[in-house]
Amino acid sequence: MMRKSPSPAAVEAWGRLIRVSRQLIEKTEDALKAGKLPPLAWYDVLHELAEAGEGGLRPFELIDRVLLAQYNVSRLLARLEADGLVERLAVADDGRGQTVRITADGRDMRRRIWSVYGKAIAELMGDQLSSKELEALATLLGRLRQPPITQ
Amino acid sequence: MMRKSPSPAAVEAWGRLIRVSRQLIEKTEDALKAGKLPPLAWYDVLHELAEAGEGGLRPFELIDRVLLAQYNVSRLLARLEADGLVERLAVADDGRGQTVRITADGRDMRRRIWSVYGKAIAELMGDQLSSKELEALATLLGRLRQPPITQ
DNA sequence: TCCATGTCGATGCACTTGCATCTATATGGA
DNA sequence: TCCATATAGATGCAAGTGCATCGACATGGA
Repeated sequence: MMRKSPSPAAVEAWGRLIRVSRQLIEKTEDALKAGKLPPLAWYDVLHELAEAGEGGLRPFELIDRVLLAQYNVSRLLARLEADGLVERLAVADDGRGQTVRITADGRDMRRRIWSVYGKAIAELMGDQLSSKELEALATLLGRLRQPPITQ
Repeated sequence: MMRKSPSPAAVEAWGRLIRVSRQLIEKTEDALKAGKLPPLAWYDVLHELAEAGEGGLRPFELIDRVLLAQYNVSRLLARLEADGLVERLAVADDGRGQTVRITADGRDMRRRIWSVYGKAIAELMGDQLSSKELEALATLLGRLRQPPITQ
């Protein structure tokens, strides 16, 4: 039973959004692999931890920021730690928890990933649209967020 | 070494594109799971096969259309066949190949998935933007495709 | 005709993800 | 204080993915 039909314009925009995002991510991942660098998810986590500074972040704080499932963050952090890119510290006032902090090697890795990632963004996004268009795109996408941004 | 830096506007648009597409896909997949329906990739393949009609499609034709890797299509078709949603036929003039055709059950499954998927598109995309905005979004996204659409 | 090369599709293996659940600690109310 | 419930994070197992490679057949040139 069809509960609610989308307009053709909505279907067209949806299809392009899905396809374009997949294409762009795939191209970026390919560029990272070509540079023997880890995947985008590693960048996201390292980026958040770098922003957080010396205080680090609790894993559950990371989860909201990077849109990854809890078990994914848990395992990703284990890999990052194994590679010496982050360190886990016990947290004083909560015996269940830990604080994750980026290491010097982690900051370095973040920079190396960004040198490829940033270039991909510049080529795949920046070079294709004018700054007015980039702004318009960001605004439209903001309206699709849950909850939407009304700016 | 940083080879090329993206503009802040490009980074902002990129970030929103990645996050929004992930959110929308996740919400849609959740809705499908809630309805005990298979994932979106199944819909894509069933949709293409339904469009192709009685003649069916060769797996390699499917690969271009659905943006999946060859081994993924191979395995997905095996699952679809196991569920009786598609059938594989030997093709006369190429002994390596096969033709894949959607079955009646497959068409039925496609409709059932669409009843949830279409509703998700309507709510997550159609309800958030006006038709002018949907068109603008589709145009901007078209410019990001590789190769870009200049319409 | 023969063979080198290319294309179609499948698959073994390692790794990642999803799901459910587990352990450990925290919290709040009786 | 004790216990029920909630939260932080890890993990066993099944399923899916990525990579490399394989076998089968096709194609074109010598």
